[in-house]
Amino acid sequence: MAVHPTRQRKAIHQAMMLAPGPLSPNDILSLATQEVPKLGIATVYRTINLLLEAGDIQAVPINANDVRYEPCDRGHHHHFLCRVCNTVYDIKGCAGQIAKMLPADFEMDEHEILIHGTCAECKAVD
Amino acid sequence: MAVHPTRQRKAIHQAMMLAPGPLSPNDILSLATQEVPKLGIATVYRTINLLLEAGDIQAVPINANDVRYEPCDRGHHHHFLCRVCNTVYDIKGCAGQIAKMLPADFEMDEHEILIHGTCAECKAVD
DNA sequence: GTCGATGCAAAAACTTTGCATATTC
DNA sequence: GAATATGCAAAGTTTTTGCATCGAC
Repeated sequence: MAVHPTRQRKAIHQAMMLAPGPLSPNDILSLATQEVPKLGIATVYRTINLLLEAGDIQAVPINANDVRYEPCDRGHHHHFLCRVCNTVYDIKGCAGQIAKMLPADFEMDEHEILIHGTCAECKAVD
Repeated sequence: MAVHPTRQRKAIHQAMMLAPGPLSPNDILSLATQEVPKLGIATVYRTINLLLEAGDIQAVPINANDVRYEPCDRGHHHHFLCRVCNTVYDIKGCAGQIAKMLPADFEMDEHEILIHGTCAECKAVD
């Protein structure tokens, strides 16, 4: 990571690296607190903003009042929100033909796909 | 609309119907205030929540701290966020192959695509 | 010892709620 | 006149900021 690695920042970065998909600030706090018990939410937000500016992580908007963050180094992928357990998973692969959807003279830089449904684990349970 | 149509609610509903894409609560307030000058933000939020519960509108998460809302009756479509003017446009059509991206045993209900780029108007200006 | 990072608490921003007044039928 | 909706202001939340202290070199 580009920012000075302290114990706190390592724990925050670690939490995001190990997760199967993007995490909310609170998820990050919960996970990183296991490593650094006195960690405060302000440090989580400050670190998120540093990592965003450094281009190391990106925001993934999931819902009203639900943004999650993930490392940028995972390659092109998309997301799956399980409506049962509320986990967001990374999904490899990509739909084709995205650029063809655009009206004339619209120029595409990037695209995000969010799939809603039920994950394998939750489907097995019910 | 399913809820009792008052002047305020009509103006709020109208603003969303006429827009080229989803609007933020503040967008809605600005537009509807032209019709009902003393409209308060609380009424906007209350109306948004009523319409959400009634299933007449849906939330479109765009960014960290940026949710917008749109009528549900527009048929299947996706969204385009212009990085210059920050407008979100509806995009007709849909990429194929979305379900094929899923890992085994994941079940898809719906999907959303958000394209980032520059809209025709902003591209013409620069 | 200097410099930057942290925690706590206060502030700002965003959203919801309470309540007295206003509006609709 | 009863019932519901509104505006304003207060209360909740979420995120950011200020500041004194702590920690790393």
